Amino acid sequence: MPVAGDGTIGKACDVLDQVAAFERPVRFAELLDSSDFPKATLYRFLQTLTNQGMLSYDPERQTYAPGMRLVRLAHAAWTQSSLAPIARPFLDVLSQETGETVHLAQLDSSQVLYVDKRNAAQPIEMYSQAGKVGPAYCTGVGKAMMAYLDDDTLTKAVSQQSYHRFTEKTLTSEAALRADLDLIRQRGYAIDDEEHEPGIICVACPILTSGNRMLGAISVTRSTERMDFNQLEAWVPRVRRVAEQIGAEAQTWRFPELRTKLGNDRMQAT
Amino acid sequence: MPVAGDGTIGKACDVLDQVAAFERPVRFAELLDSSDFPKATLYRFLQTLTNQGMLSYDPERQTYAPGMRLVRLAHAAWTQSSLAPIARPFLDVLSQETGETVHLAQLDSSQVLYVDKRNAAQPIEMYSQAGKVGPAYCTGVGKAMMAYLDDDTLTKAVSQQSYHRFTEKTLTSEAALRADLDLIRQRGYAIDDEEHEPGIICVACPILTSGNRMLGAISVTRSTERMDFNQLEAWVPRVRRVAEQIGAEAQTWRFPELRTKLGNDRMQAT
DNA sequence: CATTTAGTTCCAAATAGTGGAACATGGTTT
DNA sequence: AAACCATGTTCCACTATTTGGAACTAAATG
Repeated sequence: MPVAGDGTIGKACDVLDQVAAFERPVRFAELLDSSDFPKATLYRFLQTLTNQGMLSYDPERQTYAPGMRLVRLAHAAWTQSSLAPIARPFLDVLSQETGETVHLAQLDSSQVLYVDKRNAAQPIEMYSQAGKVGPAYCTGVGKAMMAYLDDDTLTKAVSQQSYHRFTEKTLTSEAALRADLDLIRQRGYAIDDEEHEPGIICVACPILTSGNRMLGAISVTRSTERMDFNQLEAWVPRVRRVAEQIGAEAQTWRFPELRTKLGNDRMQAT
Repeated sequence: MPVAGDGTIGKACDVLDQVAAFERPVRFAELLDSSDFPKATLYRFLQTLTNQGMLSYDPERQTYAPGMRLVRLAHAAWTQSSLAPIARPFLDVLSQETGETVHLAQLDSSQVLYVDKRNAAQPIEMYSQAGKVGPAYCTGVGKAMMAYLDDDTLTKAVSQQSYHRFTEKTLTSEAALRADLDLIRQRGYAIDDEEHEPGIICVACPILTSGNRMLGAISVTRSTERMDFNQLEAWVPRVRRVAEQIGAEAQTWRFPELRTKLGNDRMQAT
């Protein structure tokens, strides 16, 4: 489960993930059980991270939880390196046209990270949706994104899926997933036909640069009660167009002051 | 500026802060200039952090920015260690009653961290507000929180303010601030009388546990055009009551699963 | 009161981080 | 075209930091 070394920093990040994974404040002993680190080592990590505000410690209950400094940093991350600020106006349009729930997602270590959302019915909920993660192999956005990964990254991503059977229709093998990805590449959009949650269907399109670098995906979701697949697929051209617009915009987009020239291609942010 | 050592992890966090401080994607050389680290050292930090998804690297533009992994972690932080999930319903009520902008803030290394917001006019904006930081010495929530810090923390906090003069009314010295904090402690609420932005006034109350531990603050904000101070101060009892309710709720609050297997857990450590 | 469990501290050995300097690359000037 | 410069990347001997077994303390349990 641990991502692999990267020295002290990698280990510290692992600890952060581990704390976050509990989805509730955790005690030292609980972490120790689920951890590969020896007691003293884990202890020191928790101390240091708490000290840094990356974790918070509740002295009354003696529990650790992800800290507020992360919220501060994430604000910067969301603003700067997510597609959200660029995509916002387009999502607004799409959600109004369709009247459906719209998601904007990016890939984060082979998982789907929801970055923004429009919910036709209610006003937007804050972090309750942005920052949430989900499986890639059984969601529209996840499959749409995977289909456009380069070979190496794809192989890695495909092998890291859990293939847990959420519903009868969930794809539960690498082979089945790869077949679907081929199909997606052919037609240019992905479908989630109740593969994650029964009664929930969606169509999704990848967001690509002109050089076909995959940046993210958007989807329109509905419940089967309100609409069947043919009706939902009618939205595809719209979704695709919006995805293309976002992709194009992302390409031209620079931060106000930043207008440097393009460089060459080397390191890849995974 | 740097928080002080804490070994490798501390340094890595400093680098994260540094990248975030630019508020835009930043190149290696720019970071190097504003950094105390030697070239090779900084370089390795950036590599490792990028590798870990704590930073993202744009190969086309050769820039670094805070990474998406932070967003994922912050989601957990917001859900678990902020007051936001507890306070949400109360904020809803307060904003509807007053029809004004309502903020929920917590203290993060002597700065104000906005954790949630209600804006009467428009629907909530996502991270655009939550995660944002502001000065403590010249905002209602900031002063309300500082007034209820223990002596040591207060001394540290007071000494770490910038005392930049934003407006004519900004408190620009430790002495002036301390005097105002005394006043706040006396009457139980804080005022921001155009100290941060001209034309913007607010009243704020601290959120305290029964043991007087300070958890955060809430405020109601208005522009002077629409309302003068006497009118705004009329909201104080309401604001205070909501702050008290949140404080009380925070005390009893446990995470869903935690409640069930809580048999062996003392409820109050006092 | 003895006993278990949870959390904290210590320190010698081992490892991982450090940073000066040399190298690579691509763009610009002479 | 050669010399130059700015930016980014790699190397490696030196050293500071991390490591983790074990001993210790504090508090809960029977």
